[in-house]
Amino acid sequence: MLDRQLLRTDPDLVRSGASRKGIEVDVESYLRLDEEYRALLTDLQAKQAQSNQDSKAIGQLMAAGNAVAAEAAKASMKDLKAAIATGEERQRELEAKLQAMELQFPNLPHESVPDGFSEEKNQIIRDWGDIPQFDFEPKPHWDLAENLGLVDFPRASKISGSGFAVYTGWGARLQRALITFMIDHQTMQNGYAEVYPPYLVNAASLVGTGQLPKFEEDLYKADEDLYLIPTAEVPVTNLHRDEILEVYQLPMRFAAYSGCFRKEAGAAGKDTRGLLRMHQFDKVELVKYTLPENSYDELETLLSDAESILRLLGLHYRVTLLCAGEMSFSNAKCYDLEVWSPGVGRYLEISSCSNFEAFQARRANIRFRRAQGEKPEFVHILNGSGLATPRLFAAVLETYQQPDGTVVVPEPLRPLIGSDLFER
RNA sequence: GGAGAGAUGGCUGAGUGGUCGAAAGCGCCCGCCUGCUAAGUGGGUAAGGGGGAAACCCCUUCUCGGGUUCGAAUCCCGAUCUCUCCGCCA
Repeated sequence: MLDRQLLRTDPDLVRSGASRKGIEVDVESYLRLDEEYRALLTDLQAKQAQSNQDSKAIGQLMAAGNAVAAEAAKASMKDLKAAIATGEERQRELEAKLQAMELQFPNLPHESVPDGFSEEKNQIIRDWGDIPQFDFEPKPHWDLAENLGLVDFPRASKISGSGFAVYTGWGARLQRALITFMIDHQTMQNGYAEVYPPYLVNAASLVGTGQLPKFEEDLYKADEDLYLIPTAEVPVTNLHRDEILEVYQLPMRFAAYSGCFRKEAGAAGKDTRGLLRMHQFDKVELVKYTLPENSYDELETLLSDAESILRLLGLHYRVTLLCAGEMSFSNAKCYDLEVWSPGVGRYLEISSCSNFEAFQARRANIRFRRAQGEKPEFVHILNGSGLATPRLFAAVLETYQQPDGTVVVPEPLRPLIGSDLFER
């Protein structure tokens, strides 16, 4: 959600920011409604003030025992009451409309974000390590996993359908080791507070982070007003919804492991092989609440915290800065982390680290106060994956595969797995 | 799932349908006082919104949504959440 004041004072900025994302917004209709709303409110409030005064006067007449005069005063309030009732109804209507429109305006791209509407316009910021070279043809992870008995895709389709995986034996153990490794590293080395959230959340939480009302079709709905989380970002960002924090509490940094559930509607056919795009997957998510003036510095450390996992595991990757048109609805600035997948022969998006500025905080009503007596301000909220397991699982298998089809376990995972080699 | 109790400001906790945005206490802030600290003492301490250059004025909010009434924290209906007991259960 954008600042109402900004919409009023600088609609051009909103229009041009949205158009950089390739979104047309109708600020004029919004402002027209807003104007009507404020005029109505001023008028309505004057009537309410009058009504409050009259009611008090009646109370005084009653107290003085002047019942006749009180009855007369009651009768003369009829018209005023009726006018207030219709005014209030109109107010509710306008409020609902304005709010619905506000939720449709996308966040504006930060000035450091490049223009563009396609992948080619993303900027490659840096890469780490070298593309691993093989003196044999590297296999894709689905072959490796199947040959080594780490993942059972056919049975996953049998029991759940496409887009699911059953991790078996050492595969299950690798999966669990990756999660433990990531959550331990982020909490114990990088200073995040661990959170283990619910997997089902109500609609208000999804509005807070921006999945609703626009993206309902991407979500699994479990019940009336209960949805499966598409990411731990949703419950964790909403932890302090409708709260006013003390300035000394900031920044808050959370790391949460959770399962994630996405319909991935419309994604059929693309990147669906193996573990690349799942309806259910696991992820360690990093979320920060920061002071507005620090959020861009915090974005850089968030990014390097996510990167640290890939470095420790020795996986080649690169960092890209998304162009405006490639960014999501809620983003002000977003880096993607892409890990190299030798078997697929491509970089795979494995993390997005984003600054939402006050966009989510405004929706979720998360504020802080700089000092006693001052007006509360919205915090800035950032998040990033640190990281998602299926693609990490895939990159580990493909990067560490041997000519004989075995896979060497990366050093940091060996104590957790209790083995240094996956073999048949 | 069944039965009952409850939800008030940062916290605890009063509140008879009328001057209650709400007693009192705690906490916090600003003074005063006191070698220091503690204690004492005076005052101030919710959020959102509208108007205004400002001082300030006004509106809304006592979980939420409806209703009764000239007037609701208070009465009625519904929802949500919490607690207690029973049942079921990893």
